[in-house]
Amino acid sequence: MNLKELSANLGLSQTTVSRALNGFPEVSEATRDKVLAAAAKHNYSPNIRAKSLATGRANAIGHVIPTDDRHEMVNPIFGDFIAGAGEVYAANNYEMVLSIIKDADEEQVYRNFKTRGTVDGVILHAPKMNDHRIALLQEIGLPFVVHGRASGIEQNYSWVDVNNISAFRRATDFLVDLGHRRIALINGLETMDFAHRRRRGYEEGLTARDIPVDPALMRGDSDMTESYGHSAAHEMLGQPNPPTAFVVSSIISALGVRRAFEDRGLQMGRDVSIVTHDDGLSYLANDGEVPVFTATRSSVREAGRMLSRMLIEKINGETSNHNHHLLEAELTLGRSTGPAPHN
Amino acid sequence: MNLKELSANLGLSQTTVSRALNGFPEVSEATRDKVLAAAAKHNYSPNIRAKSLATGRANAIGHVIPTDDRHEMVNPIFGDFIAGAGEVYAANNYEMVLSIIKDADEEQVYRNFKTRGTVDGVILHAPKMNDHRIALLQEIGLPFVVHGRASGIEQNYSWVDVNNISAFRRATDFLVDLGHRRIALINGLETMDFAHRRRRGYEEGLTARDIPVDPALMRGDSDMTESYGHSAAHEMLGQPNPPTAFVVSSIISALGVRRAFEDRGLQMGRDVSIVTHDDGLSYLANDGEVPVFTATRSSVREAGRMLSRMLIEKINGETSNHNHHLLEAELTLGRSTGPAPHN
DNA sequence: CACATTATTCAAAGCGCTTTGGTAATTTGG
DNA sequence: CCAAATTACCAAAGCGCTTTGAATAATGTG
Repeated sequence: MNLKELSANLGLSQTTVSRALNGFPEVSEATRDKVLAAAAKHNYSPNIRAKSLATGRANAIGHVIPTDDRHEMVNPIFGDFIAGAGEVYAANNYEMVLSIIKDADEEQVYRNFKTRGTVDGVILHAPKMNDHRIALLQEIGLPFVVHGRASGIEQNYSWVDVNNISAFRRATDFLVDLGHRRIALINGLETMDFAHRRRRGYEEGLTARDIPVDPALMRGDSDMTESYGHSAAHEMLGQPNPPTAFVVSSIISALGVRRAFEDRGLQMGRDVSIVTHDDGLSYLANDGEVPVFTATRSSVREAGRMLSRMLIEKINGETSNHNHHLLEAELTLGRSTGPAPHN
Repeated sequence: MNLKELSANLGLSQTTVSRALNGFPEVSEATRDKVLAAAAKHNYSPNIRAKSLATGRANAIGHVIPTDDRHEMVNPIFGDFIAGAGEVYAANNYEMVLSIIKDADEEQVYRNFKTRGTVDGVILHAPKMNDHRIALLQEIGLPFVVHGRASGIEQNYSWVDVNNISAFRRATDFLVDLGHRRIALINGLETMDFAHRRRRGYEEGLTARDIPVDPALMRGDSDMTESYGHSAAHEMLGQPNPPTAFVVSSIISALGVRRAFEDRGLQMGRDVSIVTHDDGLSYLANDGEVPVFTATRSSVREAGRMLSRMLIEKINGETSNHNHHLLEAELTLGRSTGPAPHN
């Protein structure tokens, strides 16, 4: 059933039927009701490609997930992010289109999005320091919002980000307050902007208390997998002057860190402490009566909701200026931290 | 730059330019070269909506992720699945469109996919027992392939599935061979087809060795989160006659089971054993020199590749009959299993 | 009651592409 | 050398919708 058939059926013009369906005022209530009833009866739903072609709007939003050869994994937080965004898309009749592509092709994908009209805008994920994609998208003229920020970029753009500096500053402060002096950082890839900021927060925390920043206690050269957390922690704990506490960038890596403790017969929260960042992943909930991990928590799902709303507003032209939302992570106390052991 | 402009530019008709671009034979090599050069120079890329409208093909494949109120999480294996599928889509110029929607709306989404022409086909995820969606998709006439199978469905359809019965049968056999008699099952939601099969494999393994199937040792009423693994295992270990081994349906839940061991001061692989299913998640790799977990392993990423290829073939009409691929999981030995403790 | 408004409805053009059904130019075959 | 076949190209229709510009019907005004 298409518009033509439906209107023929009703003895009305396509114009009128289209307007009735789309809620235009210049159609009488009587006919509108008739049209709506007929549409429902025949299960009519407009062909979206034709509609797109006519309106110039795709009613779709793109997510580009670049994967280079070394890191060909989909970020585990992505599932929760799109769960949040998906709610908003469904409510606003947008489709979500995903491109999982090689790093090198990313620019072409954005350009194609624009010229082919596949999507009306994109959400930019995992910005790096000085991320060139921001300038690229502005040049192309494709509406976008960023999950995170990119240091070193002078352009203005809309973003939602966690206050990574303050989160990791607080995590570090907290451990220092507990008496820890040898505090390790297990970070994400430090080409990533978020990782860079977290490191800054960590270093600021140490420096403020006159604790030297020791490169031997810092790692940030890998995706945040479980095994990365394990090997990094295992190695550091084998050093002559091992850390008594860890600040970790991901709850997944934190699981690996905890495993390293077990290997060495250390008890978490007594012999060694962990504060981890927690994105609120649904399958790794850290929210029992007393959570396992002391964590800086910020919901990535909520970020997905916020960003998709912002982008839709931008696409609809409801706002022309740029929006910035800095989310403060909450520091939730769990069982993974305790006073520094003295000896 | 659109077709009209490009052809005007070249002094050719749209017909010729279109044919040159799409590799039709009835255009001379000389002009084809000219066209290709001009297209490259102007960065021309056809508007996909117009193309879709004209051809009736969307060049897109849909993935519907239903979430009901209780389980509003995106399955953690999904990220790896789409990473696999995404490779294939990129290579074949397909888009991936994702719908994250409420359970109740799923039927409408499929119908809309068809009538609105948003996608050319869908990949069906997480089939339940007697899954009505298979009949629905056949009725609608939307091409589809299934990740998994649905018991109790008489229709024929294409699928890729892990041999869950044999995988869990082998896991159970293995534990029995090690002397275990009290073997628990921590399963996924048993309305899911895969969970049902896994349970069957587990029960067959026990029965074959004359070990009674004890309902007190079986759980299968939740998504496979870490905390579910933890609470289920914690609880069972507190029973009068606790299990000495666990068969677990997900590596994420297995992490929770391991945590329950720690809580109780039990050493994994000595006091208590685990065999878990391992989908090969990239951020939870279980493949060191000696993996942490003894596991039945099958790559969900590879399943994503296979299914997307199958669906594209189906859409292209390259094959009309149904394809079935039963993947055998490999049983990999890790550090989580050992002989049953005697006492 | 004649004229100006306002409320409804419609025919047709247009979105950017593919494809059908030609035509004109060139080759081939007898 | 001419008819037949082949090659290379094109004009125009069509995909299913929205939207412009008009037409018609209904209502109000002085």
